[in-house]
Amino acid sequence: MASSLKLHPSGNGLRFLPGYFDRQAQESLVGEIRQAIAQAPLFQPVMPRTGKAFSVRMSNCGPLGWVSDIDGYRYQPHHPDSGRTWPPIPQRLLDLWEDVAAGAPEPEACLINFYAPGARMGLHQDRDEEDLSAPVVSVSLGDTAVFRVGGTNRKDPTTSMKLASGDVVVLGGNARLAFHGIDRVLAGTSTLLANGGRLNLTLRRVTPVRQEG
DNA sequence: TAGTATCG
DNA sequence: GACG
Repeated sequence: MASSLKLHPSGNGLRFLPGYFDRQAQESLVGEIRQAIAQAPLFQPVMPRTGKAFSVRMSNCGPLGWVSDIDGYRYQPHHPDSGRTWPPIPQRLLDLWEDVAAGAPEPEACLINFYAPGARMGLHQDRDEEDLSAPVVSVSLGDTAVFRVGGTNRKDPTTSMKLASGDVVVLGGNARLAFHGIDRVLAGTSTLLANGGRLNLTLRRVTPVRQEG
């Protein structure tokens, strides 16, 4: 009981899969993400309206990528700096999606968040997707993060949990629109990334499925 | 308010 | 000084 996840307040829509990827798989993923970042360099997102910089740097792979700039949040097919299309989502992540989001249409975006030591992410909802029926699937790589999750109202109570390298979190069902964020990254807790920090990969379906016909 | 500083 |  001591180590089990309390279901309140996110209900049974939050699934925590600790140790989903073993070390070897994590190393492969890091290599694949490094390749993606070589093609689509990390960019510096800023808050809409205020232009204040995020402490997290981002890139994407997949047909669509999430960006934030002075004009707002949106998904777009091109890197904001280079104008190039995003690189493909690694097969290993498509396999993960098939495993934990079976039945959902294929993911269109994989947001790559890089947390250098000291970077954080405030409490927020993932709600820029047109199709909110598919879950959001998150992979943690590198240093352990202190993750905070609440309910669908910003004022709802929150709980925190540590996300270690290789852990997977699925936000689906009544947790699909749960507020969540990263309070801090615990330096020196992983040897996966040579220079420390944390990579977080989140797979999302963005557009509704269009039926053939 | 997907930020950050500050405060209790 | 850590935490929320």
